[in-house]
Amino acid sequence: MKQDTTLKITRAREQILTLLREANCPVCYEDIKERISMDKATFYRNIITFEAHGMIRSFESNNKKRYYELYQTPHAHFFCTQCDRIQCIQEDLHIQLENYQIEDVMLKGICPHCQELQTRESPSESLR
Amino acid sequence: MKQDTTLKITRAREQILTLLREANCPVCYEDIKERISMDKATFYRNIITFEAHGMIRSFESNNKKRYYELYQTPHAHFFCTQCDRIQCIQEDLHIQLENYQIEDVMLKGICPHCQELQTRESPSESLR
DNA sequence: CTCTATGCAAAAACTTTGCAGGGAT
DNA sequence: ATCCCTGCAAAGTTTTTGCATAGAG
Repeated sequence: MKQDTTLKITRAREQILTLLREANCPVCYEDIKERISMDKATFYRNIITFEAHGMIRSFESNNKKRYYELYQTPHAHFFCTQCDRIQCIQEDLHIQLENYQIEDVMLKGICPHCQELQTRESPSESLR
Repeated sequence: MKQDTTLKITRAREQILTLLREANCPVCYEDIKERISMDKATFYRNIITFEAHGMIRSFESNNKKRYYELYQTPHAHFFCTQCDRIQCIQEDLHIQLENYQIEDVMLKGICPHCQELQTRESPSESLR
């Protein structure tokens, strides 16, 4: 990491950073591509640069795409297996695990929205 | 999921299942390939079958490979960013998050072993 | 014989690399 | 003139699909 070095902010970099800043959840290249026209090589190369400067964090999703977000306050992420969306969890989960240095927490499951949809579509349980 | 249906255990399937059973951590296709000779199509197709039968669980790792393990007692996984190994965490982490249905917990960070290595290699902190 | 499993090769999906041109200093 | 950023194309990696054959019941 060379967080000390100043990074030249080119047009491409500014576009990516702005988009990351305005997103309220992690984004992948596909998300970027939809909104700004930029070659994938430029995107991925700048992502590597940003990571080297400690400006963003990244992680794999279930759909084999890699997702990126600005590095801000540490927080957990919830991956919904139904809608495939990634949500930021700001609550402190109080996870402790002796001798392990935890840098990131990822939860997988069904988000509130998708649970509600399920209940409506198959109300058998609640009607019995 | 068709957990009710019985699955025919062919030679290829038995090989994969045996290997999964004997592994003490999740494995990817590369791990399998090293130990048994089997076409990748056969491997991946059987993995899909196993998942459909609720026999295994899978998840992405940081190295873009997908990892698989036998479905046993639910437990968390720790992904070490240094040695890239995946460890099963059997302790109950008591994670609660209202309205979210959590099916899987993944932690990223530095495992005890790699922390120890770090301390030895750069002992500046402890020597001061 | 029928039905499914397997192997090989090709395709698909996402990311990285090589290389030449362009802009900034 | 130099440095490095960008775009295009090609290559790389992992997983999936098509198709013909092999094998079980």
